[in-house]
Order: sequence, then C-alpha cells, then structure tokens
Amino acid sequence: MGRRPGTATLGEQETELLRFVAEQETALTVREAVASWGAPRGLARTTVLTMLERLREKGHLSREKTSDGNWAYLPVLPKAELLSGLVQSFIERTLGGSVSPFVSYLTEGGASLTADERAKLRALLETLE
Amino acid sequence: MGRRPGTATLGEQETELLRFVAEQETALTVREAVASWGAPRGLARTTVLTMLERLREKGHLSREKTSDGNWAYLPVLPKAELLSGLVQSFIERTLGGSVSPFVSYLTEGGASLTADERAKLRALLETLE
DNA sequence: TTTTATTGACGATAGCTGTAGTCAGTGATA
DNA sequence: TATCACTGACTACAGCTATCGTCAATAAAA
Repeated sequence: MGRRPGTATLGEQETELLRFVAEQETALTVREAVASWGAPRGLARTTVLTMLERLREKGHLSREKTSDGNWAYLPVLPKAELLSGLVQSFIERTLGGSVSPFVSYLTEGGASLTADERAKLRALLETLE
Repeated sequence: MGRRPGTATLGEQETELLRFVAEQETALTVREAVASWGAPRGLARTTVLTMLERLREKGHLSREKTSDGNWAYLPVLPKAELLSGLVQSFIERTLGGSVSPFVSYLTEGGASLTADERAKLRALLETLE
C-alpha cells in the first residue's frame, strides 16, 4: 500500500544538498561536502555519503575518481537547468500551473529584487508589449 | 535514527490536495473532494479521507458539519496567504533564498503571463525606481 | 424491518527520507 | 611491520507519506 514504486521525488534535505553540489564550480569530494555542507548542519559523515549516493541513484549526480583515488560528485545537469526544473515542477505541482502566486509574492514585498533581476523582468515585459 | 520528530512538512500529494481545497469557494465535503480530486487520480475514497484528516491534524484545514450532517473541509488560511507561504518556503528552502531562478524561468518563456500578472509586475518595477 | 449504501474512525503496510553505525580495504605512520 | 586514519559499501531503523481495507453507525431503500 505504499507509494507506487518509482514515484519518488526528492526530499528537502536531498534537494538542498543537490543544489549545493550544483553550485560548486568543480566536482565535490565527499570530504568537501561533509566539511562545507554536512558539518555545519551537524550531520555525520556517512549521512552525507548516503545522501550523495542516493542522489546518484536517482540520476541527479554522477561521480568521478579524483587524481588521488577518491570520489568526487558533480551534477548531471548544470545549475541553471536544475534550478529551472525545480521551479517548473514547483509551479506545476504546487501552484497548479499558475505563476500568479509568485507574482503576488514579489509585489507584496516578500523578496527584494537585485538590479539584475529587475533588469531581466523589465526586458521580459518589453518583449511582451 | 529517523527524522527529528515534528520536523515534517507536507508531502507533495498533501500539498496538492490542500491547494485544491483552498481553491474552492466553499467548504468541501469528502464526497466532493473524492469526486473532483481523488477519483481523477485513481485514489480510493479512504485515501482522500485520510489525507484530509492529516491536513487537519497538521493545522492546515478545519472542518464543519453541513446541514445534512456530514463534514466539509475548509482551509485555515485564505488561498492567497497559503500560496504566498508556499512560494516563500519554496524560495527559502529549495532555491536557497534566491528569486533569480524564478525570474530566469519567467524570462525563458517557461510560463506565459496573463495581462493581470504583467500589470502587477510593471507596477512593481515602477515602485522600485 | 431486512437490506443496501454512505460516512467516517481506525488500523495497517510499503516505500521513502533522514540519519547514522559498522566494517573491510588501503594508504600513511610509527 | 603493527597501527592509525580515511574511504566508501552495506546495513539499519525511526518517522513520514501514500495508499487502502475494515468496521460500526446511520441513513435510505426495498
């Protein structure tokens, strides 16, 4: 009676870790992931290791041997695509396909926009004229 | 070794159902929820019932007796607030606090904006001048 | 009133997520 | 070489989510 197998998406922690890995410039060794992501959260080394492996099983990460023989993990999709995908599925699944709540969130001061973000929005609106 | 108790948020299906209930104009009976939300997804009646009750336990829904003695569920927060909250926690948790991916998604044509949404954005940008 | 349908409380289970311990292999060190 | 540290594969388990089945009460119908 559980979930239909293969239906799983990512948990919250998993998503955070995936985003963290995707934000790095280079492939991340377990040691680095533990030091810069796990430790600050008080997680054990093996916890991070397990999570990395699960993300790999789910096809979000891959790994390669470093010159000194350890594993280093890297995202399968580049950061921009990953984030776009996350946004897309959030809009579809959680917001039911409507961007309105996000627009409302912005206009109600929930977040402050950077100059760059403002510029992008302005450009977007212009092309829609 | 599980998650620290009480740390749970909402699952995906739960979130979808919550949004569905919040989108209704009036309180929704179980029968209606099953007919218009559960059945199309192939879910059993008791599954929907269980989910509604869990959402109630978690404080997202309340319920009231209808004139003919059945329960009807309604959201604790109005739709707009609920959706804003969902957007906010998504941005914080999943996007690490940055709205950029959202903006990118919009500008890359992932979604089409309604006239109303465009107007809101335009107004927003003006106030930011 | 015996039967049938509806409702909702409960109980149950499988898969998933978060979190970690153990252990064996391997390389560095004393 | 005996030891110590580091790595990663494997195992484990609690809490949570998705999904139902059962059952008793009640209402409707025959």
